[in-house]
Amino acid sequence: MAKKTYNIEFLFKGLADRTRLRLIGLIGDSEVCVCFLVVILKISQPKISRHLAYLRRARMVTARREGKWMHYRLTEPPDEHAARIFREVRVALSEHPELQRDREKLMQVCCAPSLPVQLRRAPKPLDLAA
Amino acid sequence: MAKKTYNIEFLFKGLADRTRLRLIGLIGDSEVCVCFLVVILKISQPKISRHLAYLRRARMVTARREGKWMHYRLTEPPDEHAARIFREVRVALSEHPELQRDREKLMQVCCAPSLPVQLRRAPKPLDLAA
DNA sequence: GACTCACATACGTTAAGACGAATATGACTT
DNA sequence: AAGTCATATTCGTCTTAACGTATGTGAGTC
Repeated sequence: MAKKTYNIEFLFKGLADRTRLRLIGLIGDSEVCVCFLVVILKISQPKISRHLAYLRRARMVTARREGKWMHYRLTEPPDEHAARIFREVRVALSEHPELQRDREKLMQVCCAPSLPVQLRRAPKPLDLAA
Repeated sequence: MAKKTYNIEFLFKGLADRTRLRLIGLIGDSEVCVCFLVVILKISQPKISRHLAYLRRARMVTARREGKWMHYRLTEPPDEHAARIFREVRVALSEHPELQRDREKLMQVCCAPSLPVQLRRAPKPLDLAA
């Protein structure tokens, strides 16, 4: 179901930014709330939001609303080739040491008995792989 | 043989430009002289050269000198993941309609009985797949 | 050695991207 | 309905990247 309008150049532009790569790596096979991304990456909320919007436009993530919270998960870009490339990218990022640290931190924070104040009521990340 | 220093972000920055994607697509499985790239893509020589330098730095192409001429071919980036991604990119580009036209044009020009003036003495592209 | 030729690089300008700060939206809470 | 909370968007600024033009380099040719 490859969409004609999807431009592969757009995929790479989306990937050509450190913050967005960290977001993709951190979301991984989960569905993560924005507030967690902000806390884990220690990046300002507007900046996170902007980059998520970029990734949404490039069809690399989808968003789901749950009350006040927004959850993001990775998705397959509409173009077949883009999807294949994106799968390889996900593998690469999942094995990237620096991004693994982000991911470990997410695990630690969300599994810890006491959450940081900002995340008290936030819905925890959902592991889609499990 | 993955080099520690190779940054995957650099790969994507390299791919996030239309001209560079066209160059990669046009070179494909051949070894192509700069002068052909200039003529086929109808892009100024300095611009082509700059982008080739970029691709060289990102370890996506290598250059070989033959007298006055420089030949470029695609190469595997040093990082294992980058190499896997790059292979997928090559497949994607080889099936991209717009880039296929570039490639067809290269075939036509270099196989034609009379070459354009600028390419009279130039060494013809070498098909590495054959 | 002077002159082409093919290509690379340097320089100044312009266009695109990313940013912080401020503000808007939209959903719940009281 | 006013307030609060989570997230999105807007705005002006700053940084980065792409460009055309001019020039440099290094290998032939005369």
